Amino acid sequence: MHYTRDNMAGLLRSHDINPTHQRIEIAHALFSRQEHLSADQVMAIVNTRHSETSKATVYNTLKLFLEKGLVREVIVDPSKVFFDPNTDPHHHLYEVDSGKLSDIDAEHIQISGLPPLPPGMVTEGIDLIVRIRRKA
Amino acid sequence: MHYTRDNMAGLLRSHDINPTHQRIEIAHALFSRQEHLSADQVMAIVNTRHSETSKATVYNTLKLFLEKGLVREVIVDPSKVFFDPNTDPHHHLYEVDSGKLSDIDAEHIQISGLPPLPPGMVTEGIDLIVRIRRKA
DNA sequence: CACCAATCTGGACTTTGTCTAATTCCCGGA
DNA sequence: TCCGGGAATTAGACAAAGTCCAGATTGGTG
Ligand SMILES: [Mn+2]
Ligand SMILES: [Mn+2]
Ligand SMILES: [Zn+2]
Ligand SMILES: [Zn+2]
Repeated sequence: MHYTRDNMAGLLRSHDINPTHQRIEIAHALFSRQEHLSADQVMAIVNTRHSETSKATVYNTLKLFLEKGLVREVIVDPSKVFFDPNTDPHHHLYEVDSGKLSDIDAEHIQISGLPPLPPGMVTEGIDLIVRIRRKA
Repeated sequence: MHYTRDNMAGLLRSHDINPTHQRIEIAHALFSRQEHLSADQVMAIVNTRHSETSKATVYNTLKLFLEKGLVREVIVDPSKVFFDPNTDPHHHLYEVDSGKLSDIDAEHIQISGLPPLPPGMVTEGIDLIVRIRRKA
């Protein structure tokens, strides 16, 4: 499966998002690459040829995608949020020096011994981040 | 064990940190509470009585503590970093609505199935964050 | 007491993200 | 084709977290 701009409209509609030019471009930036991108990076990609999409729209759209469950947020870097087109349960490997972020399939990972949740609370998600760096 | 200002000088020295008034106050803010605090919160605590410590010093000092391994950084909130006086291996429970952050003892947690590291890389740490919220 | 390296400081600056009021877009009906 | 109007987009002001720097302060040592 690879993601063309033409695919994007359907994908957006299937997530209850009205497909507009800007939304299609932003979705395409994320899904065609299948990479973790910051808002800034999305902004740069979408405006390479000629300026097309404002900063406000990039932020609004990424937040909308998030709410609609089309993308996921990854919080590993204290200075910026990454947006992840992969919404399957999975974890992350973070190379702290380069900032490179890659996926760890959740399938083989087993986490046990978690304490019971406080009453009336539900789990929204479990984030596992393996921080690595080049050997000294 | 409870942490008084008098204790702090020794604690700092044992981490190769020259104990100054400001550093003692900042360490005391973190260790006497044993809580996860943002730079802003540290700033507020340290300057309650009368303004004593500048923003630059708070940030510089927290970074110094981090480098010297006296505290640990917790990245769960996209808008600010928390500093953690607990450097024992442990994980975190994050209440997304209230922003409340609490520790999960690492002792009983078991994580298995992690993929092998890329060659020449070492693990700097494994962060497990359980995000919870009030049931709908 | 004077010296001086280490530390601290105010404030300018940067970056990431938010907000708002005004404009533009686009679809559906006449 | 020509509206009308709600949805979407926009520029730019604003806010919050964090960084940086040049100058002032401090406090231990001779
Ligand atoms: Mn284009
Ligand atoms: Mn005081
Ligand atoms: Zn991912
Ligand atoms: Zn903790």
